[in-house]
Amino acid sequence: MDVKDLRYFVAVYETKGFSNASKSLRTVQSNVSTRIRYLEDFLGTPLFERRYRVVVPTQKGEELYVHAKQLIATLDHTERAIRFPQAA
Amino acid sequence: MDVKDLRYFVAVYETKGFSNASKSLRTVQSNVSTRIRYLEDFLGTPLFERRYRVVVPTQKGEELYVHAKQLIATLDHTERAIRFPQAA
DNA sequence: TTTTTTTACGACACACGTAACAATG
DNA sequence: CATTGTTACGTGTGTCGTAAAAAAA
Repeated sequence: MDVKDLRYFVAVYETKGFSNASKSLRTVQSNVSTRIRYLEDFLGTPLFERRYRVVVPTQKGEELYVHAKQLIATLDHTERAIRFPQAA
Repeated sequence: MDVKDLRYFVAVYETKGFSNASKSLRTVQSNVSTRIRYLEDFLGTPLFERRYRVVVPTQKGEELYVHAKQLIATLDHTERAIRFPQAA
């Protein structure tokens, strides 16, 4: 499981749509669609229900979101801590 | 920062060598070398001192190890939790 | 028809293994 | 010389954006 895919996933979750997510991710819809589909295949479960004008997380989607959000935050924090050692 | 690179890093740290790490990572030395070098460039600091027959982590290397280890564990755990939902 | 997601595809970049080189003792 | 890390390089794989199709109301 790739962290980049988790970033895609989180963006879709938070913006409630593939189209919206693609903007914040600075890529195009089609790539978001492809990666989310890949992630769903990999995890063996759907993560979102595609409805008209809105995307709704499944149970597994909700579960993944909590972990993904935390994981990304930790990764980014670690990265910054090493790259920009502030203070002692 | 890519998680795969962190896995490479952890393997080098734990096996105390690029050659040893490459075996457990099922790849070749050269790739480990390249990725660690990339990681060092990206983070803007050396992570290991290359000595004869052994590799020693720098201060930053030690710091990164703690976080990397934790992060990988969390990622793997999350992945398993979604893929193989055991019990209720 | 409008809005959104999916599929197909071509071009470019990256990852991997092979092989040759460098360095250390 | 033996061992370990580095650099160079070709091939395959993946990623990205474009474009066309499908679905939903």
